[in-house]
Amino acid sequence: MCSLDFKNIYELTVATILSAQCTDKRVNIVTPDLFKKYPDFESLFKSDLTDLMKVIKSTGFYRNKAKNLKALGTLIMQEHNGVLPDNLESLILLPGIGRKTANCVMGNGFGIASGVVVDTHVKRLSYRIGLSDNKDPEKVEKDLIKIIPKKKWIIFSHYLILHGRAVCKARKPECDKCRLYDHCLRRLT
DNA sequence: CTCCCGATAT
DNA sequence: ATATCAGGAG
Repeated sequence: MCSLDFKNIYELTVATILSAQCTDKRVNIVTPDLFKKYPDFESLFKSDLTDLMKVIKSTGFYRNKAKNLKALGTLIMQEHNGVLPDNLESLILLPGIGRKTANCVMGNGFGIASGVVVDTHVKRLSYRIGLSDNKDPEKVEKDLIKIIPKKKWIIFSHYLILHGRAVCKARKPECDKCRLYDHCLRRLT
C-alpha cells in the first residue's frame, strides 16, 4: 500500500531517519519539499538548522531529527568524502542512524543483507506469531536471523511490516482476516 | 531508563 | 483521552 518514497541512497537514508515513530505516509508528505531544498549531503551540511526543523516538523521529534540530519551531512562531507559508507558498522556510528536504519539502508539501498530490520511492526508480529519472546529489538533480530534464510531477510521484514499495518495491527488486530491464523501462537480466538 | 514530539486512529 | 507510528541518543 504505502512505503517510503526515495530516488537514491541519500533520500532513502534521510526518509528512514525521519520515519522514527512516524508513519511513512507522513514522511512522504514532507520529503518532496525537503529533497527539493536539500537534495544531497552537502546541502544538509550547509543547511540552516531552523529551516530544516520547520520543513520536517510534522514528522515529530523534529529538533533531534534536524540536528542529526545536519550533523550527518557534516560528517559525510568532512569524514567520508561525501559518500555514505556501505557497511553496517560505519553506518551505525553516524548521527541519527541506529541498527534498524542501518539495516534498512544496507538492504534496500545497497542490496546487502546485513541483518533483519526490526522495527515496531517486526517486533510486535515476531512476538505474536511466536518467532521471538524478546523485547529488545537486537535480540529479536538474533532470533529471526536463526530462523529466516539470509536471502529472505530483506523481503521478510517488508512482509511483516505490510502485514502489521494491514492485518496484525497494534491496536485492533484482525485475526479473522489473517492468513497466518493457523500458525499463530497468540491469535485472538 | 528517560526524553524527544506531531499527526492520526480508536 | 490515549495509543501508536519503518527509533535513536544521553
